[in-house]
Amino acid sequence: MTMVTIRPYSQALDRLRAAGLRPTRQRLALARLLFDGCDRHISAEQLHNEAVANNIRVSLATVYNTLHQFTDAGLLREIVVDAGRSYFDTNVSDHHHFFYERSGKLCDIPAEMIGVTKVPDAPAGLKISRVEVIVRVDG
Amino acid sequence: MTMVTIRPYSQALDRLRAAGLRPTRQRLALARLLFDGCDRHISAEQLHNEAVANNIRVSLATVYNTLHQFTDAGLLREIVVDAGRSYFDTNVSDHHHFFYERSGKLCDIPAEMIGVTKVPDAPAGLKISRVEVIVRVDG
DNA sequence: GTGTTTGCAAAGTGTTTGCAATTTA
DNA sequence: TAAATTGCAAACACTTTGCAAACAC
Repeated sequence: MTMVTIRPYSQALDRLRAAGLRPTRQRLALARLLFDGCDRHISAEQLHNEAVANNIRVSLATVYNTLHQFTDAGLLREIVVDAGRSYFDTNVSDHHHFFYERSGKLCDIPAEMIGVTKVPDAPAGLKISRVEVIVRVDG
Repeated sequence: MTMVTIRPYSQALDRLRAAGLRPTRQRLALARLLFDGCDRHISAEQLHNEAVANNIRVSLATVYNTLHQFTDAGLLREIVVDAGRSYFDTNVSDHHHFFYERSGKLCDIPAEMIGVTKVPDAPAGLKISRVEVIVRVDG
């Protein structure tokens, strides 16, 4: 391997490949918005607005589809804190959240900053899929 | 205390009084459904169905209003685990929840069965209003 | 080419609102 | 009777769906 080829979208492309999702124009563009940069908590509507602002032609329906496909593929995690609004978290590693009730904003809390002890076993051989801690802040 | 007077509605009535809510027919009936019996997690629609099944004439709008008034008064706690559906918990004391993702059911976990340590301070003088632990069970 | 993905607009879900009629104190 | 509460139906916000056209491999 002697030459370095310029590969825009590469991170996004790799993620789609790894997830077995066809790298369509829309998925690539959305993946770039989501994953090129720092971790974020974003709603479907926010992402759609951002796409439009970046001259990416994509429908809201496709944004919803894509967010769910990414979530199913483990690229995103869905967070529900508020009735009637879903956020998607680009950070899928083990961590928790502050939720600012007034503004509706979310903020990560690294896993190691909260200790959860003595979680009871799931009843009847069921498996615990996640232990979620939400620290609700009144501001 | 020599005689035991039969006082239907009394628990519900007392709760409404304590909360400063006028004991209307609808509120009394809903309070009885909610508070006479064991603790429960119930949605607006479920409560409305239950009311109708018990020949209580009350509109869905009033059920929503009432649930929110009760929540504001501290008689209920709202729990959001699922996008687009709110549950109301008649147990307002400190505790946590199992959430069965497949069936959508909630189940209490007593506060003392889960230890949460080292919760980081809320930023900038904000107050933590609640630390919520949801143990998501895949069944 | 063939199966997948997209966009649109329509339908769906859960919740809230405006307002006249009713009820409570 | 004055103020609070209710019911209805319409409005709402967010999300999903059906299907024809466009696209990826």
